[in-house]
Amino acid sequence: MMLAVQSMTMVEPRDTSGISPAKSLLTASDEFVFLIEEVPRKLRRMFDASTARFGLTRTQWRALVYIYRTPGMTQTDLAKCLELERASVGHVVDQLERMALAERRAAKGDRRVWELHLLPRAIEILPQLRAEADMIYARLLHMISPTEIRAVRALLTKMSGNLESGSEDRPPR
Amino acid sequence: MMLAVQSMTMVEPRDTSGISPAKSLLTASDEFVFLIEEVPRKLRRMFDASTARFGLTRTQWRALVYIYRTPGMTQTDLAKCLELERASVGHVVDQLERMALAERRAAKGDRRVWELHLLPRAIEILPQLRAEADMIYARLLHMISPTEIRAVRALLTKMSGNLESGSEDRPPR
DNA sequence: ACCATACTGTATCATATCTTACAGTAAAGG
DNA sequence: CCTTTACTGTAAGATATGATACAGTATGGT
Repeated sequence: MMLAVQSMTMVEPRDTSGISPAKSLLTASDEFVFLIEEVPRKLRRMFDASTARFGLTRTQWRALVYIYRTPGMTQTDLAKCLELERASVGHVVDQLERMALAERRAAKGDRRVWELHLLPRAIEILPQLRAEADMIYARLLHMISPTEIRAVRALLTKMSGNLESGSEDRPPR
Repeated sequence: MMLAVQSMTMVEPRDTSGISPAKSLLTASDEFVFLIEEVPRKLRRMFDASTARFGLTRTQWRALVYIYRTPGMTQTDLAKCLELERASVGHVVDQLERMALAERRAAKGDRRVWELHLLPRAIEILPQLRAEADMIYARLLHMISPTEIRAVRALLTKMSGNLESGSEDRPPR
């Protein structure tokens, strides 16, 4: 994403009478960054298509998976997992309750919080979505060796670390 | 993103009285996919912070860069570049006009379309944002060799190709 | 010329998310 | 105890984006 050349969507100029560009504002790095963004974007699209077939949004599905993993988790917990605000999570939980996929249960010991639990209907659906996800992953990694995957993983981990706050511009210690 | 383990945000279960998970719905692939998503997400955040300092959203900034690259481009053109709907682009252009960063000019020869052009104020701002972007990229690629970058690029390109429609599940011809 | 079709931008509505503020509750410090 | 502080979920409003429908315009076939 970022900016980059959007797979070089070609658009011929109509009237170059505008302010003429003095110096390129598009660099080689932009292209690389675009590429880094491209794979996740395609994955998102495919997952959206999968979840939509079940009447779910990707966010709803992710919420279900997290609740599945940690039954009784709090909305604030879920917000951290989904990287959403608490208010947004509240809406998502509303939706899941309305669809009878999850429910809020009063937590004993803390009357502020709700414990989130899945309902049977969710347990039916999740494995099917799991299967769809596996198919997408299989396609993603088709004809790519474990060695290559390890290499990419290592590099991405390094890049992610580079962007961590604290690794400002100075070499990491 | 996808689902994955969100950097393993740990959340201890409160009350495991829920439906007990029979089989894992989180796979090793999920972790890899999460990692693929992590770098772009961090980049997005940093860019958002940069553009916000200039009173711009990332979308507005991207729009400016594309208009810079192709003065006179159409809103439909821009929508393709930004991967947005035409309606959304209309809003963005409204904003840019209000901020006196860009303008619509009637296109001669086709009275349906607007030609998009930057205004001087945008030309002042863009190089500064370019500099911020370069700093972020430098940080991203810190201590990573050109060879490694080429390797990641190749693999990501391959993965992207794997997800291309037409490469369904069958090996590419 | 005329008509059917396609395209451009916009208006309108729906949705997802964030921000801010708040009420209820908990916890910690006197 | 009581007060202050912190935390949880919700409400209300703002914003970004998408979906749909539409008016105006272009284009191509006849």
